Amino acid sequence: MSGKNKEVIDLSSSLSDIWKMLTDEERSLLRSSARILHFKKNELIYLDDDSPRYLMCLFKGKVKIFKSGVGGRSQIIRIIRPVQYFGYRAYFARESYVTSASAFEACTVCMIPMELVEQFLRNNGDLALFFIQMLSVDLGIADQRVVNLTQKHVRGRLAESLIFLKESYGLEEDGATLNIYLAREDLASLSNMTTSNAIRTLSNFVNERIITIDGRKIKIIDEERLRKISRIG
Amino acid sequence: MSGKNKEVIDLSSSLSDIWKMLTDEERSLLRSSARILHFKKNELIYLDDDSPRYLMCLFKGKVKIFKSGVGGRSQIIRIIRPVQYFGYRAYFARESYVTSASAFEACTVCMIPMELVEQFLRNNGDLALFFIQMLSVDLGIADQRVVNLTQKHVRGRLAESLIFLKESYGLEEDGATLNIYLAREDLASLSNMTTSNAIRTLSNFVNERIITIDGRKIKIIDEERLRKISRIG
DNA sequence: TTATATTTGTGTTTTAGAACATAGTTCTAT
DNA sequence: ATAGAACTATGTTCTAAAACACAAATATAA
Repeated sequence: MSGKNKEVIDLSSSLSDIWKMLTDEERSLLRSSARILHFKKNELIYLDDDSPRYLMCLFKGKVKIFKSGVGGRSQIIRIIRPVQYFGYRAYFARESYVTSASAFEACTVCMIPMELVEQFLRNNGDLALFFIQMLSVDLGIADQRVVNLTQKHVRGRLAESLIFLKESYGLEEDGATLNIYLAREDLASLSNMTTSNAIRTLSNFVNERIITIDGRKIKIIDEERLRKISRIG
Repeated sequence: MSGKNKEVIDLSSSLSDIWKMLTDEERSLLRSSARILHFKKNELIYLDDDSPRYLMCLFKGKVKIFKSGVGGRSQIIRIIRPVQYFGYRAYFARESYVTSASAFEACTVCMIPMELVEQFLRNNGDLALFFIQMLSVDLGIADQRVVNLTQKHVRGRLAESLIFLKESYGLEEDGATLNIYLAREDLASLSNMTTSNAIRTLSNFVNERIITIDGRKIKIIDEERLRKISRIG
């Protein structure tokens, strides 16, 4: 490649999921069309109402997909970790984006033109099934989320989010600290509550010795308890 | 066919969406594997935790897909009208069902083995894209639903459901009566509220001359007003 | 038909969580 | 280095909607 990027990225390993399903010809086509972009912390990746043009694959960093609802109150719909694909749903649905995406922290994203993806999967059953499976899994999660967010109480929703963050981004070396530092506001918009409620409930959890907090660092002390709170709502 | 069913059903016209994408060979395979089943009012079509075996296509009747949430409180996730496909997500996600389906009223359903569907779409880009599009549209709706159900107030949620029912099942000949008669409980579980609240809010709408009710028959008088209530939450 | 269950309707009470107010703290940019 | 902005924290008030309780009306079955 023309050396425009500082680091050299090996598409074949970074895109391994998809890469191994392609023919040589498709691979070279992909190599010449894919572009690597970098986003700074909090930078927008795409916006509600934009028209979807790229399949995006997150190589590095953390991304949030969010929606602004009634009265501008925004809600995090899902979060993306490396290596996951995003930004393609609207294109397949023949819609504009109904969500926005932004970088939680500095990100490296591979952009692949959707026309190319569509062309590939028309002739490649494995690839088609790969997308069908991703969409099916996400739809199941979305259905579950509707019930969780509407029927669980504040404590249950926050507990669930903490577990979700742990399972998405994992823990630091100490085996307890969440490997992502979110603002209380983001934690709230992930759990469908106001910032005050997130703060308050978080301190309750601290008092009950379920977690400890140090600024944005959250350490999970009693995961079993957290899971129970999440389960019973 | 062996005359097991009372009525003769023409698959080619009933399944037209996917039928026209198939080769002659695929069509005859489909014809010999598809089964038509009838369900009585309120009968279960599939159950949470069952393993998904069939792509289902609703030929006649009305179906609800629901989920039982925290404390057994059930919630309607989506509703199906003729001719729509359902029951396939879990298979593609390699999961058991996380929802249940039952008949609002007497139904005719065509069951197509999922293995056959998967085999077809592996070699048929158009068919694959058809499923990708359905899933993408449904995922967008689910995302929207999360925001609607969590951020709108009772009036907004009920108004939205009424409009949704109108757009899904249409109106009767009078151009005003919803073409589906739901119990207040179902209306509540579609709008994420208690039955009492559904009843109360419905009577409020009547007092405000937005709708009239006669048992389970709901007549929409002032759709514009209903849409406004839904919009502002 | 009568009896029993289910659905509908309404008033009252209780409560979870939003809204608001205010202040301390920590980033971040110039 | 310092000002301003953004974030965090906590107490107080207010309100929408759930929970409860009961009665009336319908449907369903024996």
